[in-house]
Amino acid sequence: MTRKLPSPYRPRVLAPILRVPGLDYDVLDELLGYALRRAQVGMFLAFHAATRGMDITPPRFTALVIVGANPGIGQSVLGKVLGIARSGAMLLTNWMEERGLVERRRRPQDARAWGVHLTPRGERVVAAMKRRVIAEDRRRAGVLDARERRELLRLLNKLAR
Amino acid sequence: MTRKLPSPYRPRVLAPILRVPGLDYDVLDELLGYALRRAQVGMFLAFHAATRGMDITPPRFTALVIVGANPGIGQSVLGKVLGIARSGAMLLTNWMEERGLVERRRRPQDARAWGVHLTPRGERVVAAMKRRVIAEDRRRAGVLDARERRELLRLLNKLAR
DNA sequence: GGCGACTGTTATAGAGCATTACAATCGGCC
DNA sequence: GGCCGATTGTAATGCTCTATAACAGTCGCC
Repeated sequence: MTRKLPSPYRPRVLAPILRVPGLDYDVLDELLGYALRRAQVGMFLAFHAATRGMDITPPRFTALVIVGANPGIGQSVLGKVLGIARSGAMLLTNWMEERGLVERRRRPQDARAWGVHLTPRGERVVAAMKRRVIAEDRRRAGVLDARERRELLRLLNKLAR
Repeated sequence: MTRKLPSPYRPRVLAPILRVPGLDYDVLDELLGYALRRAQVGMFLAFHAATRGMDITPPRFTALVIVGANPGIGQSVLGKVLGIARSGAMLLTNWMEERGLVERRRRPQDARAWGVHLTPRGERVVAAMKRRVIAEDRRRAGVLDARERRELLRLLNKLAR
């Protein structure tokens, strides 16, 4: 259980994409891609605010949740889930291990792959993170009623295939 | 009209976020933020495919469209629209100028700020880009019917405030 | 038993962005 | 009319995230 905590997290996106009044947005207002981007930046900022001080990012959060729900997952699969290369998945796993959130265990049936597992501490930290993130996601979606929220989720999943 | 073309564009996100069968996604499937992220990565890949060879990225495209629709815009405002710092807006403007797509013109009424304008070549290039991006955005949204597409756009804008 | 596919690892490189500091200029105020 | 805070573009620097490529060990299959 190493405890280095080297790099205090600084988010990549600090500024919201704000609507400049009197400006002509031309075709941008007709593009799903642009609307998605703006909505996602807003969500990212909410995520960042909700997890302040936890040194966490969306990919890190996703990785922790996936490891928690799929103990013993390999790093290659983890990378595939996140849409990043194996080398990146490894750095991510290193990061989680350095904070004592996960540990690598050898697999008896496959000596190539490690299995990644949450530690007891990891379990607690991830549970707390999930609570905060879920609450913020719900709060942020508060401008939508329940039906709209469900519909948005459905359409997004349909779009992502 | 400088023509350097230094950095052949390589996108940040190459891999789609694919659904790994048999994996437990836990709370991720309930989070708007995660659904947004997946949909946006899919859209980014479509964007990238549609503009292959044009050395363009979403921020660059946005900047060009905004400059085209708002001739003489200053770099600070441009940065605000994109949600990046002034220094980044300047690098972006440099990039556009190096390719002969825009030019900076002095403003008579304010000697601090430059006004950014599309060149004739820029007009043509941006028009072609817009056609491609719009077509791909529509194609990508083809899994939705017209009502769903409109509804998605509405909900995203509502969410982004 | 050999060979292609796969795993984790390491090193290197680059894109994109923020931060900070700076000079020039504007605008308002007394 | 002159000062002072705010704003604009610029330049230098650094950091984070990610890809790419190369490597060794291991698996599985013919």
